[in-house]
Amino acid sequence: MAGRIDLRRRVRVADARYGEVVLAGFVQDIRVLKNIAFIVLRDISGVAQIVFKRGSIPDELFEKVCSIPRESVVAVQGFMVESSIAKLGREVIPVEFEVLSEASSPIPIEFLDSSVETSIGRRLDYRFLDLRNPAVSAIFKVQSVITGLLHEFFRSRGFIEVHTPKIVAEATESGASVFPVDYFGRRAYLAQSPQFYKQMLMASGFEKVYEIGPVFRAEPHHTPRHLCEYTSIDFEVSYIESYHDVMDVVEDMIVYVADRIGGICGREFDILGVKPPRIVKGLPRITVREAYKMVESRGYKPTYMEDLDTRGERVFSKAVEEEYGCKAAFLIEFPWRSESRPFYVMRKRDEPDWAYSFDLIWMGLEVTTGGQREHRYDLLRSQCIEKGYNPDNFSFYLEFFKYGVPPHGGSGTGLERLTMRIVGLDNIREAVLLPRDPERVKP
RNA sequence: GCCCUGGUGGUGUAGCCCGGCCUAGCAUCAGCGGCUGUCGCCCGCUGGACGCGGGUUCAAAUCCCGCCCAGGGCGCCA
Repeated sequence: MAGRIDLRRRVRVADARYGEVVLAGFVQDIRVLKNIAFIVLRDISGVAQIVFKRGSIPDELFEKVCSIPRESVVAVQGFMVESSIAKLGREVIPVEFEVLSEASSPIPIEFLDSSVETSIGRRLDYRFLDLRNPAVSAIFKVQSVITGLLHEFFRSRGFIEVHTPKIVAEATESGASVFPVDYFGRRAYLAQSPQFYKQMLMASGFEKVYEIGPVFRAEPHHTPRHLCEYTSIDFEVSYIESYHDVMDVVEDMIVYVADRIGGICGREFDILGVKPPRIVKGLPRITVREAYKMVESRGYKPTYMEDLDTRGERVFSKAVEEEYGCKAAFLIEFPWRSESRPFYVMRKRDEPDWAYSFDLIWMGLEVTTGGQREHRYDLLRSQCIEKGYNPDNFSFYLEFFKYGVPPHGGSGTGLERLTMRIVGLDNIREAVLLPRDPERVKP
């Protein structure tokens, strides 16, 4: 056992076949008996057991193996054999063994023992270690498949993927706070939504665009569903008849992901101990006015002509589940005057107090917001004024509507919120590698 | 922005209400020893902690004040 192991011959544990193999990974556990020792080696794909028998390897190596700190990185070359004794059903008989990087001990967080659950704060401080936990990395494997499926979905439907600026001159849409940045001595902001640019591209005749990218919100929310930086799944489509056409896209998109994710990520769902989501086409579309009644009949008093608040949304979700047997539903027709509805939404033709706007509520969580946009210049301008803004501040945006723009609409979905619902998380910070919240900007 | 809760070994907790019985318990972890097959290994021994500063008191992990840090709820939102 003196040779170097050629790492180019390495295979992942899950791909290893019987016969000669090279594996490399972290030492998850070492169990030492008098004349036999076991190393459980973990890589991104799974775990394998290596058996060291005193006598069949040099004593010096045996002693060395016994003293390797947990979580060190090692490589082994040997033979994968079937084993009726090993619970994994197979194990590696080593020929060569190498420590590639020794870990210090103790490890600052405990991440593999389910009896000792490290708090989220400390886990995030040591996120690079936390992510070694298969139940944590599984979330991101699923998320990667989600975004892959989303790209597949949009492309198959003729959407053009775009990348809009993240440094912008003006604060977009509503009053949502923005992060100022110093742009060569001028004030600029981090984009809190690709909204205006998506709409610009409708004016450019792109017809269907989508973007999956970061957005920034400088709001000091202290909740398990808010981040100051998150990934937004945005799309915009032209030539719609109504905002129902937009909801159709959202619904198809969610169903596309939900239908496929379980089949692709079976192992990850097993590790996470949850069932893949079941979302079927035909989600109820319930007006806010109906929702007021639904929650009121369940003892919750809504504020009329306002959006449902957090508790209201939860009661609503429960009502939807009871009455429709659905975990998700569209909430439609929002009060125009509500602060959270921006000036660019199209108002209802016969009832201008209501807007062609929708939210997708999935088990009490607002996952998506969207609607039909007002594309008629004069109306858009007057709505801007009515909402209390100075149209001069939005001149670059209003320009888009002066030279012909198709009727259009679109929506934005929070990738992390979607991930939460798909893999069953109750804190959004579990759904992002390195969360940014009002208290945390590192690591 | 407002409102709660909490900071005890590397990690997670018990103790705090009702100060002394705390030389601070347990689990995990780490170190040593034992066991030809472990697999949430097991058994024995050993190691390690009261966020910081001030106050009250004969006596403070425990009560009071300030600070720092961390969680959570609300508004709001994807």
